[in-house]
Amino acid sequence: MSTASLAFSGAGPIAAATRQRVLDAAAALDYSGPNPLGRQLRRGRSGIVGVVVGDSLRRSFRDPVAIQVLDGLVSTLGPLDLGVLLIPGSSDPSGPAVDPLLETAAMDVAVIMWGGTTDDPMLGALRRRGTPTVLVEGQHAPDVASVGIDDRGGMRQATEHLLELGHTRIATVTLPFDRCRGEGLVSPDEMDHLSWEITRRRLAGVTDAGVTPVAIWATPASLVEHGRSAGVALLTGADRPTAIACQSDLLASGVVLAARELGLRVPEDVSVSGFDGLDLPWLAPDVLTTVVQPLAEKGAAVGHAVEDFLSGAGPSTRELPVTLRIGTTTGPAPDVS
Amino acid sequence: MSTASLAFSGAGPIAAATRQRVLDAAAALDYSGPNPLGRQLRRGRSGIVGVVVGDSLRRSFRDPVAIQVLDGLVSTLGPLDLGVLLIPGSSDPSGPAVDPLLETAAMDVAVIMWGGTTDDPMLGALRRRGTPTVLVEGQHAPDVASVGIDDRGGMRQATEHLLELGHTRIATVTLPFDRCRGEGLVSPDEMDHLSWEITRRRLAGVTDAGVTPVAIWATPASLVEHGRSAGVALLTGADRPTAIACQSDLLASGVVLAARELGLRVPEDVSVSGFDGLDLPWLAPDVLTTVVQPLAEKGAAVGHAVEDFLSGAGPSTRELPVTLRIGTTTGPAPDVS
DNA sequence: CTTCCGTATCGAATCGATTCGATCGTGCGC
DNA sequence: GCGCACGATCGAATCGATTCGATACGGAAG
Repeated sequence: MSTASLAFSGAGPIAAATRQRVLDAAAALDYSGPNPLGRQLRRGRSGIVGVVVGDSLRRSFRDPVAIQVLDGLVSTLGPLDLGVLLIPGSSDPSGPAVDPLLETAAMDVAVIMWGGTTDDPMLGALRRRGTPTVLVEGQHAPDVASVGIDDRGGMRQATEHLLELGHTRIATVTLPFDRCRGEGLVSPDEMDHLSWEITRRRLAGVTDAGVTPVAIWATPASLVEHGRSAGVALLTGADRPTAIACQSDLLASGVVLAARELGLRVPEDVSVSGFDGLDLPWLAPDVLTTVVQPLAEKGAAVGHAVEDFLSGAGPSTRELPVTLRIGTTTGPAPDVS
Repeated sequence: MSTASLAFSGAGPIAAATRQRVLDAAAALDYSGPNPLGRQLRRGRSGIVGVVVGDSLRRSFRDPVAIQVLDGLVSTLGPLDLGVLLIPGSSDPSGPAVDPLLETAAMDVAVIMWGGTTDDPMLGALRRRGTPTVLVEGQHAPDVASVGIDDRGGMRQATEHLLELGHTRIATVTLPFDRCRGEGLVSPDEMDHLSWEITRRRLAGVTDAGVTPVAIWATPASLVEHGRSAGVALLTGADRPTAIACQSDLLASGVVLAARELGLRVPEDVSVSGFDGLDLPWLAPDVLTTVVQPLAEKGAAVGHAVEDFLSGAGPSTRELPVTLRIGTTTGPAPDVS
């Protein structure tokens, strides 16, 4: 048995003749090579990284941001002989709080893609199991690794850019506030229920720039259609804002489309800024002013955090820089009469 | 030990008091519940379905078709306590032909999403390992399960629709021909190198309708940009076609955009048909004439094929129907003078 | 011819849970 | 009061590969 193991794994000394003899015998018995489960049990490692993608796959994967990060992650994990197991996030509130896979699947490390809420039941389940966890864009905790970007600083830069252009009536369109994913204007007392960390940080960036938004509109997800309805709502009311800072490019492009539909010129009548730095060909000829984050690098950073755990190091923290890219969707504030 | 097992699994008779005593002891020893690897080894099942998504994740996941099928699959597999392991397809020809995960990862069943080429090295690797395999849109083989749609009939319907509108000069834009993914007009002798089954079938549908395309343009992937360049090429030459039947909606919408850019009216100057039945909001106000395939059901069908394997049944074959949806992008052929 | 050394092969324990059969204890019926 | 039956608990084998220590075999040096 041990010789056969050597013959297949190649580790340890073995005569070429013996190796061949083992391989022939294997073929005769149609033994198809070592069973991964045995190896994994013995090694104490499954070689699997569980990745929790936001709610339903369909919704998550419509977001190019998620996909590009996932792509960067898989590219980094591949050479380490690690596989990615897809774990759906908690989709509907009526069902179980965490997917059963999170409780029972074999995985060496877990990644929560949109870290989100501070009291996440998924995080609790993973702690209970003792699974090392990497949190992307979540609230930092001492026992988890964190990967994030400078959300706050980026949003501050974008807002300052709008200020420099002379805007004073600035509205903002945000990512979801909490798991309920309500849509609409946010009243002051709802600000307390802001459990989604990424939303909080980007909102804080606006405040950092010294701006109090004339309106805060929360969306259920980062999708063009939600940006569009936000845009319609914000741009048809009285006291129209002259600039709208959005927390994602998809939302921003929805707002631009809404403005066009309403007969408003961008950026002459209203300026719009985004966040992420996606390619948005269908906005042509406009180019969105946005905060560019390094998406593939973010995925790679997650991969390195995973690597750290597997090499025995403790939880690590990585923050990636962002840069402001000025496009054609922001311009000087219109004269107010 | 056996009592502890019973206490955790819940199977078999156990007194509530004993159960509690076991749980307390577990907490005291900070034992975090049964190790999945042990269970999997004993059961002989990993609970994992390996899914090979076309080449690089980034490219695959930009295709809404892939995502919707994957979503349907995950939804079906979830209740069966099965997880999806992402396996990148062979991305570049210089690297290894199959991803190492395909050779070494533990999985009960494998799914090849875009079955593609007849001599697929991945299929060989899976056969060698003895892993039951589900092929989506691939060439049927006796030892694999197949899930597909009526590609040929659907394309035939779309082409017949164009014929009824009086079109005689019909061009077609196809999915990739082989792993090399060349782009451009297809010469007759290249037809022999058509190793991608889905492309072959949809092309056969055109022929079934009695049409010999005036031009066949192959693309490297089902993306809007490739449709656009195909459209530009086909619509600027002499002897412009009056109708273009495309093998995917993304390609078709690229062709529509190209036509608009060239100042051609759709459908007055040129009719365009697609395949898939996606929502394409950015084509508004146009609605694409297309062959609608049930994407989520396709994913579910894959899930059922997996289920069949796990319940001991042999490889099954499923073919789903398609329907022609007439939109606003096809109309009567213009008068030829 | 004996001894020593290095290489190739073999034995056996181990990873952790499951599960069938065996044992133990108790309550009930006769 | 005795035996039987049933329900709860325990022992031990098993899944399959890995790996450390031990053994056997070959040649080379003394």
